[in-house]
Amino acid sequence: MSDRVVPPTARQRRRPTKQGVVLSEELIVETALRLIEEHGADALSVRRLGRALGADPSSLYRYFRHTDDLMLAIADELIGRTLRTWRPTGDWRADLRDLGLRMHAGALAHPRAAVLSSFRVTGRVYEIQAVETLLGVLRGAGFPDAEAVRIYHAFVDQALSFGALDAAGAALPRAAREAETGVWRATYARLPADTHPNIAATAHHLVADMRRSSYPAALDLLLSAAELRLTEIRGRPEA
Amino acid sequence: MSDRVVPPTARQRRRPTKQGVVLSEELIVETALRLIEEHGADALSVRRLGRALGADPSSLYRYFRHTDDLMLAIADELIGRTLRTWRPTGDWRADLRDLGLRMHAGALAHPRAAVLSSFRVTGRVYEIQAVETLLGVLRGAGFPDAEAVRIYHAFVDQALSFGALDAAGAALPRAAREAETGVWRATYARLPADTHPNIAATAHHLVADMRRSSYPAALDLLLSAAELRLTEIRGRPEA
DNA sequence: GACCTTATGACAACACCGTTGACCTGTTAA
DNA sequence: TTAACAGGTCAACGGTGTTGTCATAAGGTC
Repeated sequence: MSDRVVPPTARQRRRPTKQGVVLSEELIVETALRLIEEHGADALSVRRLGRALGADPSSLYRYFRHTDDLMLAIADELIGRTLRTWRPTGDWRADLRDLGLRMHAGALAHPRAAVLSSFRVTGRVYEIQAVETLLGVLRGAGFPDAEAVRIYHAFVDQALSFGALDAAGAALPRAAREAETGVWRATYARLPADTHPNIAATAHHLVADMRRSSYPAALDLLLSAAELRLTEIRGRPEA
Repeated sequence: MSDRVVPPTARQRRRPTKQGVVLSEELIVETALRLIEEHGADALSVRRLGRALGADPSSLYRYFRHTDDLMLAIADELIGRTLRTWRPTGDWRADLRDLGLRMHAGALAHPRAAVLSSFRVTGRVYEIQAVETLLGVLRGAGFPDAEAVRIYHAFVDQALSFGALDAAGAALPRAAREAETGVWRATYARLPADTHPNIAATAHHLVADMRRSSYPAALDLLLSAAELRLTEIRGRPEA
């Protein structure tokens, strides 16, 4: 049944569904994104999406081979949206920080899509654009090529992987998510000092810190280390 | 139905299943891990697990409230296996580096389970042990409590999220994985210098670097930044 | 405007999934 | 010996993704 999907360009006859909706790849992706945003990540199922569109679930298989296909289409749309409004200022550290936070926020806004797409290399236009821009920022800052690539790689993977990590947490059913934050309060904060001295001493900090994403802190650490490298390099340019 | 699960310590009557298997929390977790590694993450379902154990699926609900509980138990087992052979040397930076690399390697050794469990807080014994140990290393190094927690959080999340990221890549079907590494060679390395100067200038480095995990580099960056913080703190102890 | 082709939506079915309430039975303690 | 009950089993519910088949409206052609 893999010949069921017709490439979007070749699509010509658009018959409205029983409920009068004219389907299209774009409409499906948009509706899916809206569904995720409004009713949580697990609201996205072929059947629910069909219902939301006013179409039979099986109709969607005329546009996407399977749900994974749909997820990738959604992810692609997300990359575009993240990059579309970003503009470099010339301050490499501020630029990288801004971009990192945007990528992370983009992932959190659409957790399911982020989780599925974070580890894929698409080789598509937006991704290429991002690589070029990022490398430009780093080389412009004065990092030698090998170092720029090394830091680019770490930076991107950090943004993607933290994005996915936090997105996965956000995509958890509400009950499970609340249970997790409760664990720090109910379990860790109550461990006695004689058996777990370090946890007991920092319990207050743990409860406060662990409910937040560690990405901003990790990002700042990475940028600090990069800046340190840069000053070392400038000190001995031929090293 | 929440009183269905009996705490492991209170469990005493162990009746064998129809097929003669004596169930236990450990046996279930072990079997689940085996199932995941052998047949992929999707192979883990209550019904399949029941079949693999030689027990009715509903029996598992005597041991775990729901599938999520089971996932947490699996995650904790993985943490335990990682930690079991680790011994601190007293050099905080070397210790953290070693531990980070171990966690990463552990994730790669059980890619599917890692992907499923990396973002969960289990509140179980092994996890607690890990938290206590890590905080001990950082506080012992001289980080004040708030700073120790901040760095602990970033360190752990980075190890887990990069672990999951690389594990997800490793869990990809072989064809897809090869296609991805090919993209760097076939697409990026061939971009002309006039439209993509930064990629063209670093293409050689990109092809070499992007096929490797960026975790070791990211880890070293994080540790460098932490060390920098430590010298700053020592410079002005009351800051 | 009628006709033919065919793209595309609808339907029904399949094989799964997690979870639960009711039941039954072997083990254990008294 | 017996009574309690932990723990395994059964059957069912409402969900899921996916597919084989069918019907029909759109589009091109005359």
